[in-house]
Amino acid sequence: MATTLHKHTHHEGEGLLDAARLAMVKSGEQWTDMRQSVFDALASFTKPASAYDIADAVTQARGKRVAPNSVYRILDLFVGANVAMRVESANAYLANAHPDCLHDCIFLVCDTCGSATHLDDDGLSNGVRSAAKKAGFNPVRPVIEVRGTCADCD
Amino acid sequence: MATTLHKHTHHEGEGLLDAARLAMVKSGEQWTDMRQSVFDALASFTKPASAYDIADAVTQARGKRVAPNSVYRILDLFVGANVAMRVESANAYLANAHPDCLHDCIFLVCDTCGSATHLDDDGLSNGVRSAAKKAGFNPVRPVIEVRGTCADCD
DNA sequence: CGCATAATGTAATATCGTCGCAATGATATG
DNA sequence: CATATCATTGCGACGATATTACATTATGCG
Repeated sequence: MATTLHKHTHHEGEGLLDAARLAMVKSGEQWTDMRQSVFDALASFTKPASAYDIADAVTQARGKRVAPNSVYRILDLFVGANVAMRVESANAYLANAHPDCLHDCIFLVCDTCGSATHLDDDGLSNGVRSAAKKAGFNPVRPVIEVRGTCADCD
Repeated sequence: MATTLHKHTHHEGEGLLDAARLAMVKSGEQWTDMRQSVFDALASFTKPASAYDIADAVTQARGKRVAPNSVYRILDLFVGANVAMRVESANAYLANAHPDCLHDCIFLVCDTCGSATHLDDDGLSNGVRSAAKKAGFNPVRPVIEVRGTCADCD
């Protein structure tokens, strides 16, 4: 099967934060202290984090309780702005390392350590999209995740 | 992209039930009244059903309360025996119309009416599996679902 | 029968997600 | 500056999804 691999910049640290802020602003959303705290917390996890995990982390960081529903609201905005992604099979979220380009991400989720890496393979995701179309379905958001074990846990 | 489409029998009604029972037995599990009730309930839904939906349906059908955790237990067995599948992005389950053959299913889930159809495209799913392997990941269970709108809802 | 094992019942609890409305903060405009 | 307006956040309640531990009942088998 022919695939098209994609090259792009992955931001990290300060750069990642800037990229996230820019992406939010570009999509017409504000970048508030609260949102920055949520993003910081999200980015501080090495695995997909649940909204509750993030709420706890933000509560710690700010010294004042932040309720999960506030976090959900902000995560929804992040996902809408492509600043975060939701891992459906883990009910959890990941910071997006390249909010500037839009892909149907493929997540590889380790059932042993819980970590997740992501792949962008437009050939595959377009294949999924076109298979859906061929079936008379109008694809909006492909969810492509692979459960298994990562190299470290093998 | 080259794809390999697969042909196989889809069971329905009595035949579906028999196929499910056989698949369970073949994988060393019993086929009890309770399990049949759960399967009947599951198969009676036209959309992915939550464990709670099924618990309600079974409670109705048997005239005696059946708790969700009993349903979860049985659904787990069904999934293990390929008699049911879990739609991750919907937190719900579907009866498998062809328990006899093993595929990485692709679900097309309508965000409007909630219905889901499924596709088997081994070319695509193998593509996903091999992309995972190429990334040093050991794929066990690909989760390929597409959210969007079905032909009826367009 | 009597025993071992599998299946189911039951209650409690954990985890995930949403709702409505109040309070606060930012922005615009006279 | 005053205040009207709108976006953001706080807060509590609730609903939905999922798991655990342990008790009870059913089933298969000597």
